[in-house]
Amino acid sequence: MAGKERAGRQPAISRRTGSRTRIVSKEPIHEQILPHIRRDIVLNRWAPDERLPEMELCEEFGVSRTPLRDVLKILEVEGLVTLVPHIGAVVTPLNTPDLAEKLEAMSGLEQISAMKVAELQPPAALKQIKRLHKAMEEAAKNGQTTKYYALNDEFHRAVVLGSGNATVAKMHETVMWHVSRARNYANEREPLNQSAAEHHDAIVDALERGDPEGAARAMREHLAEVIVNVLERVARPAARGGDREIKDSAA
Amino acid sequence: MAGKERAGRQPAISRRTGSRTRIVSKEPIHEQILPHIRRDIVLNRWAPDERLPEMELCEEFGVSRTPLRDVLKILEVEGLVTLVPHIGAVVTPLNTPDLAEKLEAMSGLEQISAMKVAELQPPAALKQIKRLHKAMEEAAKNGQTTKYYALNDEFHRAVVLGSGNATVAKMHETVMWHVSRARNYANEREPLNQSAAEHHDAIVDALERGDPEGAARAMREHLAEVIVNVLERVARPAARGGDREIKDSAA
DNA sequence: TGACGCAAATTCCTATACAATATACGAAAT
DNA sequence: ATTTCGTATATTGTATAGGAATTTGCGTCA
Repeated sequence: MAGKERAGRQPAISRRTGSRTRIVSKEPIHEQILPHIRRDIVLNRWAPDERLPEMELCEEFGVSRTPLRDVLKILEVEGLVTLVPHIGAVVTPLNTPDLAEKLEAMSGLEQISAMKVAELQPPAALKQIKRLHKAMEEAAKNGQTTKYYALNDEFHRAVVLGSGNATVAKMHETVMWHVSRARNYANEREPLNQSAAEHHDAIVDALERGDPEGAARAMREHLAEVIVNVLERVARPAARGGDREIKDSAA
Repeated sequence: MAGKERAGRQPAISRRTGSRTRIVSKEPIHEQILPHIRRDIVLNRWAPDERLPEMELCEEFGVSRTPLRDVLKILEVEGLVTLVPHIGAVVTPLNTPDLAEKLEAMSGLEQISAMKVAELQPPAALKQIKRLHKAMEEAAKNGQTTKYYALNDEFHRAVVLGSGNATVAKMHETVMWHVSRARNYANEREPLNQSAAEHHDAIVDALERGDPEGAARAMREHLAEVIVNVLERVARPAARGGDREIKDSAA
């Protein structure tokens, strides 16, 4: 026992974020640090293509290599990280075709969710969706853009959760991490315009009317517009969001 | 070093399957054994609720705990395995609500894929889909049920891959592992009947016609019928497939 | 029969070691 | 000066040992 360091667990402290997140729960360590590292990637605190050195992360969170490598493995399955043999974990590069693919998947998942909500019309979910819709209108009218964005995310998530399908919800959550990462990278936000408002109206109408195909179509048309905006702002040199730009292809 | 066992890697031999799968590639060990263990679970060689003892699997594949635990972590993200602290890896239990959810997700992913194929009409994919469709008709006419099942799986996979969206394809692949596991558990197979044939016709027609909404609807109606069959055969005591039955709820 | 408690087994994590590979750096050649 | 090459260093992949925490099994006792 000549170890110079004591073996006890240190509190997990993120050097990168500065936040002190003392860990007291008894859940496995990798489950505790996973959300932190994932969040750092989605927020671009680790940039695309950047390497994640094991030892640095071990020190940052005060854990050994074993649970840390667990986290990196999980992040690889989620696609946020790429594990290259003998190089290690690299933040998955951003590129336009992949992003387009993810947006399309997101749209598809929200469409089938909307269809299901319109079909089942679960009262609690409908109520929640209508509440968020109204709050969004209010925020838009008052020019509260930040609040609007948050509500908009909640609105879409509420539709997905409202379908009651945890499998679809999990898929949606995962793909949303990718989309959020790209939008954060380019400082892109949901447009706050007349067209979006009309689309939201149409979606809510179809859900209340119990019109599955109409709900799916309304969601599809809404997201088609969103996708165009995201790809415009993320793939091309941003007008005001700095000079960030992602590669056009990975092939 | 007083280790009584030699440290060199043994060839990976599956005791459970009896198949000798010598591993020579230089890709990481966990990538090599992952497909084997996953396959064993999908084929119910490890039954639902059964524990996967680490040491036993280590010996089976001739690897140490480190890469084996990597595999179990990945399988947990995929949902085929549940990792319980201090108990370890357990094959995820089967239950009707979860299965219904997965079938619904599968249907949704195939719908949006069909929509995309009808929209883009990629020549290679269309050709492949038509080829498989014809081969299925042929197999059905000749009563080649096993061949029919294989072709049917390929048909659905071809539609998903034809959409050209790798993200959706990956989601579909993952959810299909779950569906296959349940069907294998209950010896359930795609019905080979008139209704399914008509649905397949309608799907191919819509794809060739370039009718996205029609393709989605045809796929939806087809899968609605499949889902009813699967749930009937899997959730209830099987008529001829033995006396297997899965729990009705996990809650 | 049922409840309790101890012992054994298993897992989670730490720590360490070594092999395989990548990266960095400097020397040699052009 | 630039490029090429080879060596030294750093990092990762895997193996392994051991302690802490927890579950599981078994035996005892009421």
